[in-house]
Amino acid sequence: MSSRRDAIAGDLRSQIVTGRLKADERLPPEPDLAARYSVSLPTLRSALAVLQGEGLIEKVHGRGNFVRRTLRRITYVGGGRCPNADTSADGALRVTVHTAKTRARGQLAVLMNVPARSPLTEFICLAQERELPHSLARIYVPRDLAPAAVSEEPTPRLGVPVDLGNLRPPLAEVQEKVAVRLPTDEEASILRLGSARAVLTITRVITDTAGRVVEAASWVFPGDHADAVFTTRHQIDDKGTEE
Amino acid sequence: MSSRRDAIAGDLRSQIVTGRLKADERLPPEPDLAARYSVSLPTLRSALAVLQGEGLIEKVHGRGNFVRRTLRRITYVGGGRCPNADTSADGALRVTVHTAKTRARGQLAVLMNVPARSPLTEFICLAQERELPHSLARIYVPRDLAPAAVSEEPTPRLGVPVDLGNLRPPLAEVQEKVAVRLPTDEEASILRLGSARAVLTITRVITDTAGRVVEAASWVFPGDHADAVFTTRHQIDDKGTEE
DNA sequence: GAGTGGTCTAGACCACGAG
DNA sequence: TCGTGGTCTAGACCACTCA
Repeated sequence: MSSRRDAIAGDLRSQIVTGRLKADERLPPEPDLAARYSVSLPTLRSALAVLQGEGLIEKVHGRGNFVRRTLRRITYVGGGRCPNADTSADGALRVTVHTAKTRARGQLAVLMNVPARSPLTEFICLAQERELPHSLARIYVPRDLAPAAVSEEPTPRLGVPVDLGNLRPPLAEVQEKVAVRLPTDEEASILRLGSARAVLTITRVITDTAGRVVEAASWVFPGDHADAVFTTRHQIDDKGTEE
Repeated sequence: MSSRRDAIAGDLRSQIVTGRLKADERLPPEPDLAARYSVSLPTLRSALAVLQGEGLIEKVHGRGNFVRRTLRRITYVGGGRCPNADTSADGALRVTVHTAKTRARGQLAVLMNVPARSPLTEFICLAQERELPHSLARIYVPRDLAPAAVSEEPTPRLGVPVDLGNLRPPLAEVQEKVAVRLPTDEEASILRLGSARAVLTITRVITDTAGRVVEAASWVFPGDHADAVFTTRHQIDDKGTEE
């Protein structure tokens, strides 16, 4: 036995996944839908809320309810060996970077293991894929390591303003922490998520062999179409024992 | 300007986080709360739905609304070098393991890179921490590698029924994929999550040097208090070039 | 059976977006 | 200004839990 809400949500869901309702299409007005399913408006709206929670529709106040375009999955590749944090790149990714001078404080100072008020450079990167929001990154680098200009980027990338390959001393450790949480109101509006849809966050701290943190960065991805992949290779020496 | 729903949710939220409403405490009946805030019952219920979405309260049909105990964060440590997948262990973790013989099919056969109907052993692990659900794991191992008995586990652990250290040929690669999704109805009830609260899933595939998949496993954690940490160390050889 | 939350209704009024 | 979704109400009835 299923509630009317679930029955309606199920019917609309099947129409969306089978393509009978196409991407970006506007649904009929809520009163019309309520009449079609012979339910009251609040009941119909609760069914739409289910679909919104599943990321299938987007509600836009004053305009209507729209079928969400199925977004390509975003894959974050961990390990930090290669400097591109993001691999959905095929040229369609447009990254807007805001650079600012700031100083370490609070949690950030702890993360970077520097005293409060240490000079840092902050990069805020908003990535868009065909006008749709893709991801958000905040990157912090000690100011003396920050490149003078980032505008020269031939292929806009998410993150890594520091040239890790030529770092002196060389980098030693990359630590990445993955977590799930609800977006802040700002993140929800930038990423066009309902405030109840979880985001996937990755906090990356890169340390050089001297123990200095050369980058602390955090990415925020829409949880419903983002993955992170981490691959660990175990080298074996001559004697067959693990390194 | 904020809606009454948000105002009520904000008030109750502050009561919960400040401890004025204690963990496991039952909230007053919904009609009483509605009267206290001078709103209708549906409005009050929508405020409670917000808190439920944030994981602050648990609604139990027929019994009441309860303040959720703040759960310790679960940390999944990636890399697979040390065989324990889970590190919240301090003895309070109780793991129930169900073992079954099965055969590869569909997506699982692809993941393990074996023909369909290959014999596998399946381990289903439900972990609980002080009677509260903690995590769920499904682990698949080629049947010839599965240990004869898992009942001898001195410290119950999440996963790794295979003795990775003594594997012949030795293991070569661990790949871990992190994703966020809504729980299935079964997962939601086992983990006592609302069906709208996201879960953090980790799919781990371990391959030996011969290219054989020796384990495919997936963990499901409550998204609101689980993390995954991956650490990559970059070894440097004598000449100072990266390995 | 008493008390609780779950679902649903019919209708009012407000806020936003576009022409 | 008009059409849209957003919020809210007062009340009915159902389903679950527990004594």
